[in-house]
Amino acid sequence: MQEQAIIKSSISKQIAEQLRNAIVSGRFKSGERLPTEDELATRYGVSRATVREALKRLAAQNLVRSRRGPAGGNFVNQPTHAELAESLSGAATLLVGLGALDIEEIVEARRTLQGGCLKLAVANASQEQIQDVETALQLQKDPTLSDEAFCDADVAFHRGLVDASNNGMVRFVMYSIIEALVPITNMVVSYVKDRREIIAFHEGLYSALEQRNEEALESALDALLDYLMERFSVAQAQRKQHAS
Amino acid sequence: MQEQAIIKSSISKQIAEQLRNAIVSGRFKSGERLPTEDELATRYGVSRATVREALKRLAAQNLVRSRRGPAGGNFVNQPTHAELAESLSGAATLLVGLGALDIEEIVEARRTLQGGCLKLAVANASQEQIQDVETALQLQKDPTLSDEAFCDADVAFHRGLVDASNNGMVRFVMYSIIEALVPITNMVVSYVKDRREIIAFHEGLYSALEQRNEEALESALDALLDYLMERFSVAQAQRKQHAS
DNA sequence: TTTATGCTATTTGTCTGACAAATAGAAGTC
DNA sequence: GACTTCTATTTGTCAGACAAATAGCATAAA
Repeated sequence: MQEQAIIKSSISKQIAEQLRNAIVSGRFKSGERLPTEDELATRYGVSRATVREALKRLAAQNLVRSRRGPAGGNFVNQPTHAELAESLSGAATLLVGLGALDIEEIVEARRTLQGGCLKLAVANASQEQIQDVETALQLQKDPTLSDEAFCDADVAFHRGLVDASNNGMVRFVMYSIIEALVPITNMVVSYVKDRREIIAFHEGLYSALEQRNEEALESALDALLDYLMERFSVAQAQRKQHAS
Repeated sequence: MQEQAIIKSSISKQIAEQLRNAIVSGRFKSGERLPTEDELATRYGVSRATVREALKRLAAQNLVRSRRGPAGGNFVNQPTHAELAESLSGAATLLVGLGALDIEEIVEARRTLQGGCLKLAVANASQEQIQDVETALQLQKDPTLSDEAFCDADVAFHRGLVDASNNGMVRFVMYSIIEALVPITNMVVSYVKDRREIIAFHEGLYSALEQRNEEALESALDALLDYLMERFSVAQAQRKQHAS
């Protein structure tokens, strides 16, 4: 008995779906203004509150942004790489936070996938991208950086490395791994000595990239991961001892 | 609860942030019920509509789900792997739809990252997981499948392959690539002959996995990608000719 | 006793109408 | 011309209401 597939999801969710499809399929172009909330409401035959809930769902995915005023409205938002990275990191930190992924797994993933990524980077990196990696490295050397700023610089450095692969999809997925690793760096970075060591590793990575030496790159990154893992387990042991 | 400096973003967004933090940091445990919307409203000193907009933002990220009725409410949702993969692949398909990623790039990404993934799979796959891959393959052989069902089976097969890596993070990342590749399969699958060829490739992949032969696995997947790419460009050329 | 039925309270889903806040553009003023 | 003021438009928020789902309980029927 195949009754006309009764739809069980809320109206606002369905509207969000429809709008999303319209955006993804290009019926609303990037940057374009959607109809006003009032008009969407009458068009779909629902109240403005319902339309707004749908729009907020899309806003949470960085698909639309809204402005008030006469020239305002809800606009299709071409997500920038930064925003995408943000939503990715949201998902990644969520996974780590909920304990669905453990650190060992993430490090293993990084080890597993870096090989191909670095190969691409060595093959495709432009001079400019190599330059970007270096500036990120220089920024990280500033000893006045706060821990948080140091971690940000760390992320920027690693992003630069995967940017050099010149492949948007690779970049997209590697970003999420980098973000997932941030908690480790956070834990390790507290001591000045650790900073120096990390920077030393990064210098190794940079020069290997500059010389387009793939093997050196891989082994340098492996070494960095070994180091992080070791420091991390030490820090974790200390924390456990403290807790008990 | 600490008073924040004057923030320029909407109240509903701020509330969404606060709730999100509360969830991620574990103040609300997974599966737990949040306070009712009315109570959240009075607690934050806002109207229920505002609270609801915040909750819908979280719902869009699969962080909460809601049920009606006495035992209902808004619950913290431990996102399943499937849901997470969905949100990731949602972002990926979005990127494809907006033209930020092209097919060549995605195929290259798959080629680039598969190596490490398959290495893990060969090393870690359990007998059960190998079995899962086979059942997925058998399912795909059913000639009565609709095109859509065939594509679903295709996705299931490839997911099984990366599941065998036994690494949640790798899985998470590779799922998004698999999803991003669906448009290709869709385009290629229309002909029965293509189905047979695809299944032949898959049989190669399966037997290579079963024998834990990494090289064979890689070359089989490479061949499949070559085949898909070729068929895809043919289909695209035809489509272009049709359009003109 | 067991099963079926209906009632009730609770909670989310949606609607309505209103006002506040931001702001682009026009109109007025110096 | 530069500045201020007004106005219209649009999103942001509010308050109160009703609809819809549903778990639990009480009641009736087998």
